[in-house]
Amino acid sequence: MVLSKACTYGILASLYVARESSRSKDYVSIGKMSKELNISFHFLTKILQQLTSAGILVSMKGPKGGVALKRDPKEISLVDVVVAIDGMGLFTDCLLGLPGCGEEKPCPVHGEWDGIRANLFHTFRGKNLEETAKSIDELNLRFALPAGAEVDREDSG
Amino acid sequence: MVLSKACTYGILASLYVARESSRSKDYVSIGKMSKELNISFHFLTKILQQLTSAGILVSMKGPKGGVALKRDPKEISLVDVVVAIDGMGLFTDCLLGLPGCGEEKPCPVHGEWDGIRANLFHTFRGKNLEETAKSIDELNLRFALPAGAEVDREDSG
DNA sequence: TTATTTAGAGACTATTTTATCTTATTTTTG
DNA sequence: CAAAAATAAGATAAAATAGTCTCTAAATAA
Repeated sequence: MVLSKACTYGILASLYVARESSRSKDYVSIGKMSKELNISFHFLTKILQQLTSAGILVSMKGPKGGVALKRDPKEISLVDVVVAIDGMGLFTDCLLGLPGCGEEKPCPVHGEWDGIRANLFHTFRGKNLEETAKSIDELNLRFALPAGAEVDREDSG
Repeated sequence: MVLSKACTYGILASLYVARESSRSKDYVSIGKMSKELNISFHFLTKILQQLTSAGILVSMKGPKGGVALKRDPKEISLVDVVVAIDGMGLFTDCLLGLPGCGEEKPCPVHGEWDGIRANLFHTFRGKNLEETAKSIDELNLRFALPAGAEVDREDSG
């Protein structure tokens, strides 16, 4: 798995917030977001807290509270979100997990992986939340987990 | 983490076996390999069993026993080893973990990730154990964990 | 054929990641 | 100021991954 689940949820949530923000300046409700993305509310809350402490989101308690992007969504890249949650490891670490692997004393796949991860970095560094969120509606993209991936506890009875 | 630790150990072990095989036709001792690669013996044993049941290695018990490559090391690619341990997921799954993501209904990063993972696949599909193992000695590459990464229990006393 | 050496197999433990549950704390609304 | 609505925080649990330990089975060598 390239990204942790927490990280993928963080990306989906960031795109959700960017998308909502283009329609209204209100804070985005975490409860509503968790239902629409089918992500566990409490788990999502923690991930959003990481994004908040990383300076990507701001939050507000109370009625009409929620989260919002702290900066211009055009200035926030997917790499920013990945780094906030999973750290820089994906873009810096040896594929084989060998500490100290680098140009001086590389591992058997260093050259190959170095190229691929640079490509990964630049590709996702170039995708900002504004454009990416806009493409969701324009191209009718998938960006939520399937319903039922998380169990709904407020059942009839 | 792109590859599981089990998978990275499996790659290092496969390269170790390929390297030893180029010098002698004897079975490669798992105990010796675990010491030289600094990988926990029992854990390594399990990983090697996966490679054996995947048809990449053969094993032999008893004195002079150990493991050996089942096929010509030129015919075994790093992708074969990755797939034997981590499965095909890395080369097929959606980066955001969205089930059903594909050309018909893609996720917001489908196109980008599709290109990168194809590159990843073809790059490592093109690296076979023979050439890769040979490069270890020719270029003096790093391919073992640092000593002490695993604790040695046969201490003085 | 018996002892030794080595891999195989399964139970067990530890750690990390993912997810849930409960209790604050803050903000708005009446 | 009190009630309600929402996020924050921390404890707890479940699941996946990583690692260890013990015993079994097979092969060699004396």
